[in-house]
Amino acid sequence: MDDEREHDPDSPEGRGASAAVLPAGPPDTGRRGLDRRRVLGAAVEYIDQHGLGALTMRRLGAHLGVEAMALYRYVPGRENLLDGVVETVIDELYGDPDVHMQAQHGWQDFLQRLAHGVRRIALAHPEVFPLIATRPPAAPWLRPPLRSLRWLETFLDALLAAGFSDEAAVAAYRAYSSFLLGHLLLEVSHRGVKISPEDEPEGGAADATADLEQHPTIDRLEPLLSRDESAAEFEESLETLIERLGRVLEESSARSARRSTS
Amino acid sequence: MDDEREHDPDSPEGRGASAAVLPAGPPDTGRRGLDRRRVLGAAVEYIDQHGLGALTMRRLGAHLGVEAMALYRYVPGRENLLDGVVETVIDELYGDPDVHMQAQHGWQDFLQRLAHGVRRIALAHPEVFPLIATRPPAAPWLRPPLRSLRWLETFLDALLAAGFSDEAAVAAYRAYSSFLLGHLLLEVSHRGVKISPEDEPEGGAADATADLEQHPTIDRLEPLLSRDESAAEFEESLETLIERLGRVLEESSARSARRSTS
DNA sequence: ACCTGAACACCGTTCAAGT
DNA sequence: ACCTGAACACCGTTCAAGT
Repeated sequence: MDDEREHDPDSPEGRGASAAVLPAGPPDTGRRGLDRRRVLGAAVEYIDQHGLGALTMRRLGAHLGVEAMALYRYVPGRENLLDGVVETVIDELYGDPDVHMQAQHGWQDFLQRLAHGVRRIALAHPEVFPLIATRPPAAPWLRPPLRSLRWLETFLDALLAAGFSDEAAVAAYRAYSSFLLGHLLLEVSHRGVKISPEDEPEGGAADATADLEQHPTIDRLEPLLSRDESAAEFEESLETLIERLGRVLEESSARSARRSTS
Repeated sequence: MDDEREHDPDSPEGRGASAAVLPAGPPDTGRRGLDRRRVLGAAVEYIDQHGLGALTMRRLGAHLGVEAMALYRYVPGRENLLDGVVETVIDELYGDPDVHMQAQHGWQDFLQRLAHGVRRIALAHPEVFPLIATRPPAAPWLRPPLRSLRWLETFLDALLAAGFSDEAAVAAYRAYSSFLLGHLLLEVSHRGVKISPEDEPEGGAADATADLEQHPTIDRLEPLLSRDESAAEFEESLETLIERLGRVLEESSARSARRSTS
């Protein structure tokens, strides 16, 4: 019922509030001085630990040592809190040193690093990722999982600077989004499946495993099917996508070169 | 509050209870003879009309002209009901004449028709698709959105018959799943965004639109970005995927041919 | 056999009241 | 300024009771 779990002392943010007071005594979540950032951070933490379905205004309040009603001072309601959770997790990308300074090694390198950064976030917050994937975006031109104006701007600028046309850059954003969404959602849901059913007493969830002998091919390939090749598949598909975009770029460069010499 | 909406008289099921008594007075959903299939059908209908968030045991009961508690005779609980909803919607594929008889025109044609069938379902039930995408699968080798033993078996058999190796067929299933998931979730969420915010009084949801001038590239490309090219992108990515799989097949054929002549 | 009423524990959210 | 208590309408779910 009550969860007094001692949790990771240095949170995702990894900042030390400029090394000041810090009572350091009680096992609270950083108490004294509730604000929106801390509420959202606690929500992410709570979802990571207990799952999305367990997040409740009342339980989140308890987790913060406060009554649920106190949260409404910092968050207009539950829906907005979930939006804030999505934003908070995506914002972790800003602090990822492996993703930054895209200038150096060309657009391919940037797309590679960005993709890996998003993947790290998805794997770090598997319970949050479905939210990132399915919450209605704030604007029609923002697509999951890169639902941030700043990253979209950076993405487009990187491709435009590399010589992509406006149309090609926008098309690339969509292809890239759909690639990340599909792969990461699949990967995250695949990992989740082993922990998700709570007990499976014995023959309880016989749904899939029972009718298995009626499907000889699945039965025969089961070892192959349950193998987790997500990481390798991610790399390969990302490589393929980048190559495809590279061909688009070459074609449009060739076209404009031809145009300027004719 | 109360929804007395006169709704499509012939439901998905399209059966007329063998033309018997039918009081014809009340706007019920085909009453008399509640069973699991009807409950799940009504749930799908309700989600399609009112959105996933509006589905409640009590409201679904009311929609069926019954108290909520009566549903527990046909459905063990809400979670199981949602699983049933996913299954019901996926099962619509079995009735799609454009998808069947994959034998005739080769595996490429089969993958094409199957993909379009799944896309039709996603667009027909945009409120259900996120559920299809994110519910934990019943088995680790079942991946969304093709979460059905029967379709997985059919899929693998089709590729194996065409000469794919076991490994290649399984890899193809994963690539295909991730492609469908990414594209369709993006497309569905893109369509949903225009109806999802209820009113937007005036400057209410200024989140994205306000900071737009701080992002000149997005601002400049906004018309391009909000254009909906989903259909064309779907076709093109599907084509690319099938070509890629075709190359895999050729390579493995060539390898085994070389092996048998050496 | 099938449905309902009443009840329980738990939600999100509002608001006057406390400190 | 910030939090709480009490209250409201609504959940999912159980179970004895009705027909």
